[in-house]
Amino acid sequence: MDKRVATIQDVARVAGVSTATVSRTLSKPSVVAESTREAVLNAVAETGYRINSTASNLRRQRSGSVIALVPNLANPFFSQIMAGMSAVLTPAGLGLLVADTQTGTDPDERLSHFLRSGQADGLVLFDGSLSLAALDVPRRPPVIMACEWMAGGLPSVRVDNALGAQMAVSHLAAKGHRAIGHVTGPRGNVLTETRLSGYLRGLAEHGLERRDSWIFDGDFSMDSGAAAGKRWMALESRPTALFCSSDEMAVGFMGAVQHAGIRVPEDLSIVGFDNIDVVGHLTPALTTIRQPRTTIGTRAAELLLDMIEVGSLTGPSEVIDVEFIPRKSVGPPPG
Amino acid sequence: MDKRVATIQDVARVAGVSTATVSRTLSKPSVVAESTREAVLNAVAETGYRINSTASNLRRQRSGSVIALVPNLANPFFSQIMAGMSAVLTPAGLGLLVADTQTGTDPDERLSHFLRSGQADGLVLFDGSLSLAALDVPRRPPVIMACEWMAGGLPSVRVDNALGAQMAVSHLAAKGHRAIGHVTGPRGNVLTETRLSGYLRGLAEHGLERRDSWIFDGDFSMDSGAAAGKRWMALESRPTALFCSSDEMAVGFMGAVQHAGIRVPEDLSIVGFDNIDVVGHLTPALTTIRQPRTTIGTRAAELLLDMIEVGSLTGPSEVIDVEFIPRKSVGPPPG
DNA sequence: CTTGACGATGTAATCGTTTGCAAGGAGACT
DNA sequence: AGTCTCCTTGCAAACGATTACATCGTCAAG
Repeated sequence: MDKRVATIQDVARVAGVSTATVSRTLSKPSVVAESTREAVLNAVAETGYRINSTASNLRRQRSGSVIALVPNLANPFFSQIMAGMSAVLTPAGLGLLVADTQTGTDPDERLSHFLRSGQADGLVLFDGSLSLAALDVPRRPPVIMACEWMAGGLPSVRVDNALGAQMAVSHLAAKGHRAIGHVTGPRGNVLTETRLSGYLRGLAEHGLERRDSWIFDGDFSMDSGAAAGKRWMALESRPTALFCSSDEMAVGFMGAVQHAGIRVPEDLSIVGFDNIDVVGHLTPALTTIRQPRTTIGTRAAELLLDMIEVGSLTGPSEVIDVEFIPRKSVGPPPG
Repeated sequence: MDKRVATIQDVARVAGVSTATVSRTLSKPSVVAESTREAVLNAVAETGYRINSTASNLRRQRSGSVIALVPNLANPFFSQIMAGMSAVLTPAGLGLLVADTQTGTDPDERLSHFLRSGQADGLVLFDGSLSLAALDVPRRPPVIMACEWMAGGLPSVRVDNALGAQMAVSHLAAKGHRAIGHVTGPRGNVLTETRLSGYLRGLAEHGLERRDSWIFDGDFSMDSGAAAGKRWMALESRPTALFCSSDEMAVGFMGAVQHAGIRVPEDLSIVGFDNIDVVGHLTPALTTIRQPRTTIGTRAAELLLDMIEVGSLTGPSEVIDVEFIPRKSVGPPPG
């Protein structure tokens, strides 16, 4: 029977009012008289009317969605953050668009593209390696960073990464380790650098030796952790404990050394960072620094909503507490 | 200097042509004369004009995005599929909206909502537990299912789950196992049921005993796998091998029994399903059935694009091959 | 020279809402 | 009774693009 989908005109006709009244009934019910309101709502029910968000967005000069721009969509680390964001955005009537900076050629260009495209009322940026210049587009929507951050005053939601790293080192030191190594993320990454500096600060704090051969380059991936594990085994003088800059690398590292017969934590202690879901089920369960991902998502979304609401390009940042999660992958040094 | 963002009108004025010509230059360049085309493109560059997709979408009666509707956004299983979808949708000029069926009250209602909302030109549905009735909305966009599926002719992209399960059992049988258990997903779920039936078929094929106490209820999560592991340990007569309906449960199961001192694969062999990233780095690395997630994402997106293009609510389905991945979690039965 | 076809461009309606402005009506107050 | 407020509602102009249709040359064929 319904050839076309009902428009606000149809509702107006059925209810015997103007489209303006229908629109007001739906957006600001308080301003219309009770009786008309009722008539309109009946007409809405009768026609099965659903508001056309595209038209609404055009008129209101907004887009109705927020973009989450991550370095790599395939990275499962972000899924829980997305869930947190969605939990905030959905009730606010905003959709969640996802995109990554790896697709296409130039990541900066991709960010600029989304900012000019008008496809989003706000953007949550998870990639701190982009340039500030990419943000310099006329009439851009508000942007907030999450997890990573950049110099330049963009608001952000993150944890105190250096502190987390320091906590990891302190725990290892407290267990008696004097030779503590580190597996880094990709050089230049802000998480890599702050966790590295936290690690170094931890060493200094406990008067421990810093040896460059005990610092292994990684890229946050499991494979890079496994590669670091192999390099660790090739060392003549090995650290007895390792702080890995991500759980993924810790998993890879631990897998690689275990496959070679090394026992964790008897022969080697390992601490990770992030507390991704799987690490509690490993053997041994991994001691790590928890980063509350859901909270990061919800807070980033909330702060962004505030900025959108007041139409401001700046806003407050937030630092969320990390939490030390002791499990079974740390023991006293061997011998 | 730029107070407002440039519109097509501004470009038309600068280029000295009508808006129609500007529009045509941008969408169907072949129909405009070379000289005008050039003038228009210059004007575009000069004004910094970006097409307003909301206006364009309104006029063209489309939305410019596709929704991925998953049971739970926090589930990292989907991230790689999303990446596959995004890789196809982005070049096609479509955005990827994500949402889950858990938020809010009624999952069916949520699906209907998105279908009527006009927010998407198409929808990829990952939740097979919804009712067909929820799809019965006037003028709905095309829908394709991925991973899961439902009776009722909705096109889908999936793997042969029963076959995968059967491969797992066959491999265990070939290693000499006669007592093979199973950890299921949530009852009623189509993946649960087909993998279960594949498991049973595998048992029958090799003349193996089927014992109800060897079938453990799970829900695909790691915790449920761990719980199943505990129940396995409490058994007096234990199966010597387990096929878990998901890698996550296999991880949980293996962790639980290992923490209790059981050795894998010496005391117990385990096979999972999915081949999630982490399982190759476990100790022992997990033998599993691979489900090509990126391919599932790209194919689902491609088939959906086809449906959108021709405006059809139906289309072909596709079954993607599973792959057996032998690793180290399977050995001969003990004794 | 006339006619027809074709290629390139402009005119203007249209997509479905929202909202500033104005107007009508009902009380309230003087 | 007159005037001043509110409270409701309608009118009509946006929002910024796309596209059916009309128009205007130009050129080739008859």
